Amino acid sequence: METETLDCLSRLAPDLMEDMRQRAAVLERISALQPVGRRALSQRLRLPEREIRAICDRLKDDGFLAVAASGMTLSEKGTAALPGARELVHALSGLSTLENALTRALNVGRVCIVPGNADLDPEVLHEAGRLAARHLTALLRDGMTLTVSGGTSVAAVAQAMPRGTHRLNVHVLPARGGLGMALETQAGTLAAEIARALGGRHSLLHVPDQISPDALKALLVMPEVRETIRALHHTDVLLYGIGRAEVMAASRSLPEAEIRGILSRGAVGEAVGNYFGADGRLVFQASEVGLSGEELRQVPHVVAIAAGAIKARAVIAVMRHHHHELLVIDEGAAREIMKVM
Amino acid sequence: METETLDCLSRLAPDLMEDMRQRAAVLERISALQPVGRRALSQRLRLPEREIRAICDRLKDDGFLAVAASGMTLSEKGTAALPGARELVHALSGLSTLENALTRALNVGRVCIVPGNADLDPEVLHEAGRLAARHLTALLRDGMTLTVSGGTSVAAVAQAMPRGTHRLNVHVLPARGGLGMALETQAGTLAAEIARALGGRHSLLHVPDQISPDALKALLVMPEVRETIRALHHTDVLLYGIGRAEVMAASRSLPEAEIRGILSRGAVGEAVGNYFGADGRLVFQASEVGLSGEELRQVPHVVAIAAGAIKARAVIAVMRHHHHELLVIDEGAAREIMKVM
DNA sequence: TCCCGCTGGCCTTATATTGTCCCAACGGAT
DNA sequence: ATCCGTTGGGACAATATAAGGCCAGCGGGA
Repeated sequence: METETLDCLSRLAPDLMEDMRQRAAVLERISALQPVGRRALSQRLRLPEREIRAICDRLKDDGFLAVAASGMTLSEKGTAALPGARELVHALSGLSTLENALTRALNVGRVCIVPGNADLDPEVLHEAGRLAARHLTALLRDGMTLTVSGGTSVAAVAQAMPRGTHRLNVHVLPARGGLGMALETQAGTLAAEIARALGGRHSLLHVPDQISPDALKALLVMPEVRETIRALHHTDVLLYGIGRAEVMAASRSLPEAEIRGILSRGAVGEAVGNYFGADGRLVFQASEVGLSGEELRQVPHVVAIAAGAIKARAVIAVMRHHHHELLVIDEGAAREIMKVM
Repeated sequence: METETLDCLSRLAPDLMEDMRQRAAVLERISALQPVGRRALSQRLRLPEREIRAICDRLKDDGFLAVAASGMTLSEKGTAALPGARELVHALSGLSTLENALTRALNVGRVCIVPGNADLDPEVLHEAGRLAARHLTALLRDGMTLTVSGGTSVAAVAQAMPRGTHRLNVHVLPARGGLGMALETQAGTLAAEIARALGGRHSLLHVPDQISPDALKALLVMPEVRETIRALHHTDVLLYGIGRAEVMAASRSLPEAEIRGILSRGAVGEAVGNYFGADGRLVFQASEVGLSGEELRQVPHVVAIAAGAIKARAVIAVMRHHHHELLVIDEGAAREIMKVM
């Protein structure tokens, strides 16, 4: 859907196109949350319930919606109209233009932008997760090795992973052993969750970042650990969330002095325990085990996810270090990136 | 403006797109009739005056309209948005699709369709005239010879001809002398009017269709007549209206027997005094003087105009005889042509 | 110059939309 | 079986919007 026609329409009748965007957005949201009711929709779309009701009545009359006691569902006709609606809401929010600009500016294979700002609306992160999950499954092939990081962003992807639709024999690995965070956002937990959703298998890597050389040596002789590390180096697809250096450094239980050291060397972005400066230079890596900063450059398919305007500089830093096939961010991050670049 | 996006929008929200179409149509109409008021607009667009008023208020708020005591005018912004509005109303009425279909079906260089049906609304003919006039001036170059037929369609073109905007040294000729109709729709009158509008010169051809061989011979030795006929054969651009055979035959003062003869030979369409069968075969020509049916094939640029569903079969007949660069018809004719072909 | 017809603006009334609250019913979890 | 949360639908008042008619002012034609 080219943007020129829509621009013309928006200039001629901004009010009508705004209505149009809302209608398309409602349809899109219903498809993502079905079966769903007016109240839930009004929360997600930040619109008065009455307005949602009016729009839904309209969509219902037009035959796009099937209503049940449990909520509203897309009818067959609605499903058919969905792709168009998706493109529409995207283009009308100006996100297509943003995506193109960022694809060039960041030298990424493809940038996908989700509407909203995760800093203000936690739901946006989930939507980003849904989108990343869709693209990820499209990328995966039978027999591939998928490596994932920890963090809330990847957790959102795991949660949104389509469950058992088509079983894929995928081997899912954690990018590192890191035990610094809550269990439900650790890489190992997420690897297991994603593997279960896909119908594949997973391995774990119980190697803390802060580990004595002796202990490390002892762990490395264990067959499962060696096997997992070996598999890591044959990663086909890598999925990670991008973090802010200061936040990530603080959340890993590093000595205060070391944190200051990392930051004083200009670290702004983090990915898989590696810290990058604003120019994309690798300035620190948290552990010897797992994918090193240099190895990130070797992975065939790199998918990154980040949400929130606050992560803009971190995203830029990581993008500059190595090439990404896909970057999923939210509108807040996207606009901020455009602003500071 | 590609039609796919608009189709998608129309499917998703037909009501909004209808509003959009109306708004664009109002803008377009104002540009054609400016300065103009609500009442005139409501007549032309067949909408309640109050609705026109609402739309205009909206357009005014958006800065597309400049209001004066003498009526509404397009502002600079409005003029800038006009091309888009034009394409829009065209595409949303499905006329673009129709044009493409007819261009192929009739093997014409280009088909232009004006909304409405001249059979029901005389204003449509004027609009067709305006459109043809625009395209005609775009076709003309300094020093060219333009030949025109008579009839109400060409009269509408003459009336809508932009007056004295850029003076063109064009020589305008009547396609034949024909004295069968009212003065103001005779070819000579129209040639004069168009020449005056363009700032060129014109010649006349006072040779009645029904003339005795002796009288004809006498006329043909007159220098002005010979000179005009010579110029006719160097026509660069030919503009004519397409007529229905039965109507045209009756309006020219032909003997009753001859009329029946022409029609019995299957004549359905007429152009410049030549009668064509449904298959495009030339079945009769009214006069020895002027452009013969065969000569029509030699003219570099042929522009035809016809309005009204009732002329559908006549248009098809003429189109089949020789190639046209441009055909301007109204929506009524266009849809009827599609139906009967 | 004057007058007629046209224009946009304004005021009043009718209608549609919106905001708010409630309700009966269904589903899922306990 | 029962309870809780959520669903769509309905009712109704407040408000915004649309419709209709009237009027003053300006411009073109006589």
